[in-house]
Amino acid sequence: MKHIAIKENHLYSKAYAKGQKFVSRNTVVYVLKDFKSEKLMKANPMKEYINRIGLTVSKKLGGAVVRNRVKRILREGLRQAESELSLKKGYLIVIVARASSVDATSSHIHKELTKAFASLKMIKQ
RNA sequence: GAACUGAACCGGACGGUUGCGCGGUAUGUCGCCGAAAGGUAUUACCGUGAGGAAAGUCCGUGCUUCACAGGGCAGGAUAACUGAUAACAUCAGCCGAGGGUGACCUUAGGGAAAGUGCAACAGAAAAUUACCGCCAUUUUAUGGUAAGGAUGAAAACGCGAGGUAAGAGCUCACGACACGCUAUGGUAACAUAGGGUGGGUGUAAACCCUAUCCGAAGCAACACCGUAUACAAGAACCUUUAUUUGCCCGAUAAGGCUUUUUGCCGUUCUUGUGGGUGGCACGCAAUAUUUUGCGGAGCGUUCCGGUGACGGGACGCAAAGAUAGAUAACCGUCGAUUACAGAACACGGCUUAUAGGUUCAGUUCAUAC
RNA sequence: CUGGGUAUAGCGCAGAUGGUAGCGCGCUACCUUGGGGUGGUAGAGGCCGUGGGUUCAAAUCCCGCUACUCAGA
Repeated sequence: MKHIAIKENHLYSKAYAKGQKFVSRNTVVYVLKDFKSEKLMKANPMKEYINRIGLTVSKKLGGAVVRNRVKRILREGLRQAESELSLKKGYLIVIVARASSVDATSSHIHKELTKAFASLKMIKQ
């Protein structure tokens, strides 16, 4: 499942302000309903709803190498979580890395994201 | 064996499963666009996929756009000499200076008799110096004097002899320094030797002078496609058209701040912005879209020339090109406890960061032969 | 990506062409008051971000780093 990245800065600020939040040791997850998902569905040739993903890794965590590594680990954890769970579609998901995630592995992220999606009621019944 | 010096290189390796970017080939019935041709999503396979510094952005180039008769001023950069190079503030060799027992290392290293400025405190005096002292005259002032004194980072070359009223490179011998001359060596900077001349210090990373060089801005450059139903700013009109809540100040009017908003949305005008592709990973030209030719400061191996930087020839390879930004996760074995660190148009240097390891050349000391 | 600026006492800032570093607020002690505030007197506190260089001498001049910050497209 491919992701479409969130590019617009105002969408991030909307997610922080309005979205539902779940804080864990390495990450903070924000989820918000995507009102533009219908347009995106029409644009998408497969005609499916899609979750848009945004990863936030601030400069405080380290240089470019450290930040790239954190992003890869987040992406891998998200991939594992998505392949196991069946998530609801049509949402904006913003994942913010916290300072301790520099030392984390993808299995940690995978567990945390599973918890986070469960408590945010993102799993299809 | 110990302690060092210099140079070069590596910067985890191999295997398995899953996953990502780009390129190519095939698929593309079912899905999407289209009248069709076709395109595309998808899927499969193959190839390929970060560094020695990719970093800092300190220099120099290519490339792009703009400007441009010629000359000068201003401004900036560089600074022994010879060479290398596309060019440089880089590099090599060499000279001078400084450091080290030595291998070797460091060096912004032109000019202070072109001019100006500055040299705190101390000291008589910080550049044409006379306070004490010494000497002469006359007498309590003038002149001569750098041998001696104290200060300071720095006080007019050192020492001996002659000389003198007292003294002084004033004169002489020896030595140190500076600048010409001659000879020898070297392309040259310069070195050595001989002989001559000279005597106001430091500072030019103070202004400055001399010589040489320099048009400006940058890939968010720039080129092409697209060009209004969008957005931003400003102005005018209108006044509830969208919404309409709170706080502060105020006599009122006007106003200010904040909140809500995947927000905003009365009309007109003006100005600006935006999307995509190329640039960009080999390019250009010719052509029967496949081949040929040319080019590239490209990489590797090797040969030749050169002390060396480097140059020339042959063969082979040319394969990151993303665009919120691709290299990851897990397991096994070895090794080790893994450092500094991520391309964003490209290249040559410099500077800075860097765990651990390998190789080569050499020095000193000790011992043995 | 490009081009600037700043770093000095706990805080906010001076220090123009090199010569031993100051101001305001704050802090400490004392005086004044019945007590506090105000006022007065005295005092402490600095390797001038960091590493080199030039110079007799560097916060100042030159070069390299670090951190913060501003502007442009």
